[in-house]
Amino acid sequence: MAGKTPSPAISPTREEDFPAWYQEVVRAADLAEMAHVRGCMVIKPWGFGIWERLRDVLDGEIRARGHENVYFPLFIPLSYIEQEAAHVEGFAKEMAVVTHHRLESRDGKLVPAGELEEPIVVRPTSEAIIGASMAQWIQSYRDLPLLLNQWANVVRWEMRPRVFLRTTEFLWQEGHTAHATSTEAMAETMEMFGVYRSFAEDFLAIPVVPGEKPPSERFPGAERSFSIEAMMQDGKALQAGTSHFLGQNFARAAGIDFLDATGERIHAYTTSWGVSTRLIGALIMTHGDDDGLCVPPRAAPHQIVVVPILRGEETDAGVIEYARKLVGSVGARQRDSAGEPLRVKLDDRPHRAVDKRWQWVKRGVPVVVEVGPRDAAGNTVSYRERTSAGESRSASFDVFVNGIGPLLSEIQSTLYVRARDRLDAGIARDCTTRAEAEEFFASGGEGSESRAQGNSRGFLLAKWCGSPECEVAFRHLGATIRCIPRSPSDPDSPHPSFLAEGHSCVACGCPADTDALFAQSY
RNA sequence: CGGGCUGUAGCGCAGCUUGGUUAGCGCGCCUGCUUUGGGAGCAGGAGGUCCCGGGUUCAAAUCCCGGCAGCCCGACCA
Repeated sequence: MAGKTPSPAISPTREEDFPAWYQEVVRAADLAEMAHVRGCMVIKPWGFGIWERLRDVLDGEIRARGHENVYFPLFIPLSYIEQEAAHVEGFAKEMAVVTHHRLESRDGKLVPAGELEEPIVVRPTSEAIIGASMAQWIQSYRDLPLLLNQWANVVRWEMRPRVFLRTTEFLWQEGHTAHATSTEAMAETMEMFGVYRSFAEDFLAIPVVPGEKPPSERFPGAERSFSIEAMMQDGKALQAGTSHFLGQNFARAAGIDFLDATGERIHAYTTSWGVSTRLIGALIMTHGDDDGLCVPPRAAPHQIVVVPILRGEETDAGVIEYARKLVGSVGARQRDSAGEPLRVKLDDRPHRAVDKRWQWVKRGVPVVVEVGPRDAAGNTVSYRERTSAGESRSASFDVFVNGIGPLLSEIQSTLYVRARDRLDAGIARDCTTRAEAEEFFASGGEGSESRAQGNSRGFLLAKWCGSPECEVAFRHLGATIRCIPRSPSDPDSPHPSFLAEGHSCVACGCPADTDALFAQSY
């Protein structure tokens, strides 16, 4: 094997079969596995560690804006769901329903007994039940705004589960707020929309297109829905977060009213917004490579793993001591760009050093350090950056310790820039006719294999007249409008970075000035 | 919920057409030796209700019937 380029850890490669590659990364990186319950997953320590990082940081952002965490029940009375017509319509098909509260043994089998008078649904989202409480809690304009958030599991009975991307049960954060005016509620919607955008880009290093959902893609019951759309390495879009302006729809349905300063009784304006464990799927498909996952340093449970090279000799004790000293120096004294202590782990398990290192590479740890007798003797450190497949580097102990913070920042930035370049290169803006657009989507990815795997060629940014007919003009090719790019500071203005060429609708040729992002999606 | 396919060791598979010793192979796992700083080698070993239930047969992983589960492709979705 010496002297030869090692084969990638993940088989098949991204190029060969992207969906299979994805599943293999989930396995090889020890993130999660499908449970023995249909559509559900077991999130393993490494995968959950990433979720915890993400959760902790985002929770900080949410709290910093005045929201308070709460917890509402998993079960929702059916009658609550029935209150908002569009909401019912949107979620009815994927609802898990509890109809019994007891099991009885018959012929050695347990069968449901004790039928409930009113079936209970397992929450697919919590607008209905939180709205019911808001209606009780809010009496006066002085009770507003009410800013709530909860971290919870939800259940949506999906037809085609895919680990992290679409599972029957998933974890998320759902914010629910109530406001006195439409303007305020809209400002809240945009505020959290902005939080998601910068969270995705700065923390997860996933560049996104921020925009508004077209009518058909709106959250059931929302007046306006906004999403951040990320581009996966196969060119497909992934909705990575949503923020909804619900207007007075849910307030009307749930009776969330208040008396304003003039004594007039009016419906509150509500919002909701969320991101889910799907973000881990986005992370995999954005930063993963043919050697496995690649976790941005800010999201990594361990940013640095130190692997002592043990040889079963008398030098071992010294090597371990040296490794401990390194871990202590990095973990106790160094800070990342956000001022947090660095997360460093000593891997002293009794496996071969190369095997351990390889395992951490597949898991995507940003920096893996190997220290052996030579390093201990020379007061040096050997390390590899996950983002550069090249050779191991060497530095003196002090230089490494003092430079590791900046190095992690650099890796974070490298990942972002790579993804940003891919996104920029993957957006076509020059299709102005239906034929050109159809050619774009029909051509699929580069190469026949890629096409066979259903790889998309990317995003098409084109003008749209706004008609429902034109919205679905490319549905037969798997592409729909993912969003209408919007300026994060103004929901009614186009995003200056995402403008399409031309002045006529790509589907019908009518005059059009709306920029729509068409893409195949997850 | 329609169409196609598959259930054999932790994972990935062969065997099934044409029933017949102890059901194999790769990876992983365990032990030993040799190795070790670019993803080990050799030798030995553990691990299986062949998805479940019934039927045919002297004999079923293999044939038949009925279940169940999963995957892929569509319609739906964070």
